[in-house]
Amino acid sequence: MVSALKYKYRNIGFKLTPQRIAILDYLEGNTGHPSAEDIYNAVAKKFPTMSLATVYTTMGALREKGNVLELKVDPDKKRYDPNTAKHNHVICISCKRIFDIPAAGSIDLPDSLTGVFSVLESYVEVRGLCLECQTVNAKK
Amino acid sequence: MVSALKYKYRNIGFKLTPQRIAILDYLEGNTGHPSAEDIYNAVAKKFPTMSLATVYTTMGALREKGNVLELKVDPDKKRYDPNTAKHNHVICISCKRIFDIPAAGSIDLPDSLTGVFSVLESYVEVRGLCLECQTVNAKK
DNA sequence: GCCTAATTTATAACCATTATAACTTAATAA
DNA sequence: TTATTAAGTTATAATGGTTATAAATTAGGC
Repeated sequence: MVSALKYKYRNIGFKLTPQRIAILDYLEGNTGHPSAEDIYNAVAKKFPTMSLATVYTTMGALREKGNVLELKVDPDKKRYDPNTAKHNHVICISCKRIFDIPAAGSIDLPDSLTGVFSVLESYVEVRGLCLECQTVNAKK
Repeated sequence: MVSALKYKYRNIGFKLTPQRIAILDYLEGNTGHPSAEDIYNAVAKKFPTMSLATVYTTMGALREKGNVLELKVDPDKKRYDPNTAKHNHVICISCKRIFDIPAAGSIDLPDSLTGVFSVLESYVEVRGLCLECQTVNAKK
């Protein structure tokens, strides 16, 4: 992790520990939408004392600071995305890989909710089968 | 439950037990998006031997037959919707009530996924605060 | 009414996530 | 540099929704 980034995190009140730096390094540019366990497994290789609880608390802190998204598109477990730019996701229900798709247009609330329900976040959820899993299923 | 409905369910291979009829009666016209526990509590009042497991297996069977939707908009638990017409949902993150909204337009996949990723289901997820919960929060 | 596969039930198991509490440490200031 | 302390780490237990198990019961076709 470069020194400039360290200042950034300290300035937002995010204390940098070796464990956190290892997690941040793993997330840097990561487009695989990893789960907590994925992160744990990756970081534990080079940091054997890592605990799963640390992953959860660190990701929770990063989320609060707005540095990571917590995806809900996988019904089985939380998935994290360091790309916080507005975009949506499709998940393959077979291999559970998640792909990025562009952000959709604005959501239309019905008249009965317009100006009444205050929207905090909205996004599109898409489930389907990726090419590889379609092929595998076809062979069966 | 009316007799015509009984034939309908038998014809699709859905064996009608007293427990299932009680669940179906509770779901009939229900717009409250109940959880498994909600269903259990409601049915157990008039059917004390009801088991939570029965609710889950029954709802799973109804879902397979396409007679109920399993909503994922509440990250804490499954919520069920007997209205299978295409529509979306908004959830109040405070009181956890779910409101219906009209179906959104079609989802645009990026070129890299068009014709490759086969979409099985897609919908919009919206989280926010309902009027009542906004008011309560403002008072604090 | 019989038969059988399906359903119900209580209970245990599962698994992702969170809570707990003792120990350790990063970051600040003297 | 060192002391201070609030914050982070860790192992472990607890939580809670959901699923699996296996024995007892039953709906629906014959």
